[in-house]
Amino acid sequence: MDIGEAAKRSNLPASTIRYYEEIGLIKSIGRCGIKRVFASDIVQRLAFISLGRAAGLSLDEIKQMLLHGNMQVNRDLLLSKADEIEAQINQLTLMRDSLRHAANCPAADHFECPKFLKLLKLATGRWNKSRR
Amino acid sequence: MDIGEAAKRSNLPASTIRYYEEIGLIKSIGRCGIKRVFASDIVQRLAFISLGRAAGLSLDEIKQMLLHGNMQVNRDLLLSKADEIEAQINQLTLMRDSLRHAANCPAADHFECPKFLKLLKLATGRWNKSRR
DNA sequence: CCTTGACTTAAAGTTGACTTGAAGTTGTAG
DNA sequence: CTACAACTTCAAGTCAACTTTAAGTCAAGG
Repeated sequence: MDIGEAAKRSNLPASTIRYYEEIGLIKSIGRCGIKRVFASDIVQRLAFISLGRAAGLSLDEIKQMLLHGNMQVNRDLLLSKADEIEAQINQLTLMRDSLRHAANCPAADHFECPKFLKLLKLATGRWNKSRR
Repeated sequence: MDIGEAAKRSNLPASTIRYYEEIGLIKSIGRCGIKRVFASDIVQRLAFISLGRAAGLSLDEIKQMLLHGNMQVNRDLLLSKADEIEAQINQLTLMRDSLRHAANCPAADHFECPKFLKLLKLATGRWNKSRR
């Protein structure tokens, strides 16, 4: 598969794929002339990267997960990442609720609404633990 | 309240608070000599900003929400942001599940494990809608 | 009066994740 | 043969969100 095909299937620009290869996040299996050739599972790998990015992971973090293909070494890493993500889910849930409340609350200024402030306080209590 | 106090209470560096004021995200209520003076509710506002950031919103998006203190105008904005955040929660949930699965699955290479791939596929289906 | 420490400004620097540009190389179609 | 599209490299540019630096202001304490 050439880079254009990979780009189409992964819905990522070719430049991004080249960049990912440059920083060692993915590999091509060789060259056909001057062109890179990718294995067909590159699509899944790119999907994993995109998912990770969408979940707020850095490319470095994703790299850690992809490096040890066997994943014996970094089971703990995976689990701790999962926990971090769960913490972020809680964060987001609070934000979502705050926004929905703000949209429905008749208060003139939300920073005077006790419910809104309570949500905020709840939120602020949490993020010292899981701050990036 | 001076900027040092605000920094302490919000757990943000003074430089960040100055920056937020510079871009119009917050306001000081005046000066005492050359020093900024903030109202005491600045702490809540900064908490809201931090929460928004932790939830992945840009400063611009947060600004939109803070601009219209009354929030009559942008009830829809709030709700649509809430929906976006909910979409991201679903994203993150998938990522969390993928990671937990990967940590527990005995497969040598996770890109050959059908469950893992299924999670990936589920994830990839979603993110075209809510991509940043 | 002088120092200290917390503040001030404006401008430049940093980081991560890409994107863009310029210049060159292929393989296929007309 | 030539044109063209799709690839290549390498360097430089971009963006958000800060941080750092340099140079200055000010009130309080010794």
